[in-house]
Amino acid sequence: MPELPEVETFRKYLLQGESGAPSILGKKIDNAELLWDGTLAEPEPDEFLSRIQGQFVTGIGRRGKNLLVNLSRDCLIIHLRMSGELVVEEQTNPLGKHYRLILNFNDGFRLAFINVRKFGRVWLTEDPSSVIGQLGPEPLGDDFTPESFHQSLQSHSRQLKYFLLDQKLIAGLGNIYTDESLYRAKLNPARKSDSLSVTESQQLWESIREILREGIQNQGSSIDWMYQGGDYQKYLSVYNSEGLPCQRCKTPIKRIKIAQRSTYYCPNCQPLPE
DNA sequence: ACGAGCGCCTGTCGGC
DNA sequence: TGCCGACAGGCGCTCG
Repeated sequence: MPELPEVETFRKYLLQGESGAPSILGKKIDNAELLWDGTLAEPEPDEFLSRIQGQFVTGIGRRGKNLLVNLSRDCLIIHLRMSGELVVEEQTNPLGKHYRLILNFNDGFRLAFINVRKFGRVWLTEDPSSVIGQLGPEPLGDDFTPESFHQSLQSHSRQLKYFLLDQKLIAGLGNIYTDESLYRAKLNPARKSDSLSVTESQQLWESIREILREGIQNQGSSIDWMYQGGDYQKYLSVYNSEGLPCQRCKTPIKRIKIAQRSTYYCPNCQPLPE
């Protein structure tokens, strides 16, 4: 599910808390409960449960779509994949059907990792780079510049959709924000990355950063937009808008498949140059 | 190097 | 109402 803005929203939620849910910063982990073994990428369940016990939460970070919960000794890395959620709540609350991992803190609260489709993964490691070391640049980071991005685009001959979804080339974009960024930059998702001019690369660079920043802003007021199946579409321009008029030119939005993913674009604003 | 196809899982929705 | 296929925000693998 979540792409960079949603993971960032969860990061802030864990760090700052929110209506009834306290920050988990500084809390001590009494114990953990593993409710579905497949949740753990590493280490083995026995080692995980014994090792995490007694550690303190010393920081909450994010790299791409990975959430980094820094502990006194290890780093707990959480990837929510398609349907993961995180909730901080009192330990007396009943467990939901899709709860997969729980960290019980020594103050009566817990962190629950909820994951309907079981794609999400958790790592407990002393060396985060072994998990996230291959990721591409952080799109909102300082080292992601128009120049470096153009250079990267030029060094591959990939369809833009494929390029932007590849976490080794840029970290944090998923199916929604990829389409939204390409729409704003008026670039066809099937364009080859090495066909972009300097100006087009710059436009895409700006669009990606704007779209992600706006996404982060909007999550602040609608953390559960995706889980409530609700009104998130009011923030999006093309995703899931097949047949609806383009906001710029009224041409019906098209849906095609690229990378086995639904891909939405305006055939008029985002033409494929021959 | 690139991209298609598939598997991993569960749930929802629309058509018949 | 029930059944059945399509689809879902991710990603790793194989194969041509």
